[in-house]
Amino acid sequence: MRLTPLQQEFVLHFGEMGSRWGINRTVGQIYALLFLSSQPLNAETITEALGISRSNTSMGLKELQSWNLVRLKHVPGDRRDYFTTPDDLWEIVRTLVAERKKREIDPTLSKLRELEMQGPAGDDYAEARIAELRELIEMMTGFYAEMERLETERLVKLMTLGSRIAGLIDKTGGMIPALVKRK
Amino acid sequence: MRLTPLQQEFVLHFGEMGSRWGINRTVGQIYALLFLSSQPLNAETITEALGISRSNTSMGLKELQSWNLVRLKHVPGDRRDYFTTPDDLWEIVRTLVAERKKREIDPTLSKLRELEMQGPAGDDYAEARIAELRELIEMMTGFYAEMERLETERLVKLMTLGSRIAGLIDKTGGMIPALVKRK
DNA sequence: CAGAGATTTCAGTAATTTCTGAAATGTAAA
DNA sequence: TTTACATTTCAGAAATTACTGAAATCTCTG
Repeated sequence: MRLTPLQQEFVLHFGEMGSRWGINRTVGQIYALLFLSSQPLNAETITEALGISRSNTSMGLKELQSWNLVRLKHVPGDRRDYFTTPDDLWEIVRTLVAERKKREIDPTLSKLRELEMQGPAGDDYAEARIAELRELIEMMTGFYAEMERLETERLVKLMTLGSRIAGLIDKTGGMIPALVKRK
Repeated sequence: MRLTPLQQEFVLHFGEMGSRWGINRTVGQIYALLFLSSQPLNAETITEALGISRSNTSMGLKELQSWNLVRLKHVPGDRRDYFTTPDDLWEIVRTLVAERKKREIDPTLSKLRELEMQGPAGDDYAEARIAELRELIEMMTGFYAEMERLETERLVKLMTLGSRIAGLIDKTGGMIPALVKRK
């Protein structure tokens, strides 16, 4: 497969950004290529389009699968594996956020709890700091858990309303009438 | 300086997580150490505490400064530089988010706009996909810009209210009475 | 402004990560 | 089964990134 100039530039950009995003260049390029392809692609096509080795493609695809970022498809009468990215961009964002949380946040939250469990270490400042950090992460992951439940439409609405909600909290101190529980 | 077991374990964890967060081990360790220290530390102390070279400490501190993650302090009668992390954890989170956005999102947004400017490339699917991605990133960065303005207290309130706001959007379809503009 | 102390730079080395080609393994249909 | 792809594994090579020690630069202060 030969890439169009548009695809080419997009793919190269994602390759370069890969390192900043914690993935390697090849993985970024494979993902970018799949993202722009209306049809699922097989490993051989990807290999050829990106000019990399077949084994590198295999490893890259495995990595993307471990991130849940690609879907496996099959073409009737062809036993090769074909890959695509989800049509819904919000689904991609959700997956990305979920996986990053799992890899970048959760292990630290566990470690902080573990450190707290070990009991007083005679270093009040450090202990307080760790507790504070754990609480903050718990608050953020709690908020995230709520957002995760929302499907796309409501999430978009929430983001669109963002500024107004913020302004309202400002004015009412969070006592938004419709949100106050009645007894 | 000799680390307590608590500090030691925390520092090592941040070092290991460093690579997942896109920073190197040393930078993670330096930051962790400063985070747990009630007093500002100078480069020599850090070098000794972490068992690394003086030049590595220098480079690590420079990196942290480029991320705006540390503050420079001075002790009267001592001309060495001392470093701390902000007391306010929310400030740290803000900085982290702002810097990651700057490094991980903004360049891609620019690139997408640039690609769109280049005009029709005769690849409708890829063009649509790029436009959609740009729109999504613009929406998210727009929301972020709103949130960035809120100071800690209101942000905490918003996160705490998170689930209720989400529920409300659910029920009203976004037509939250207090938010609907009257003419 | 000389000298002591503090910090940064940088070339070389070490460590880590990425990539490849070849071999091994898996799998469907002949 | 056997055969013909298809995919994965893996050891070593290549590339990149991190780290060190020595030298250079910067900056106070006596």
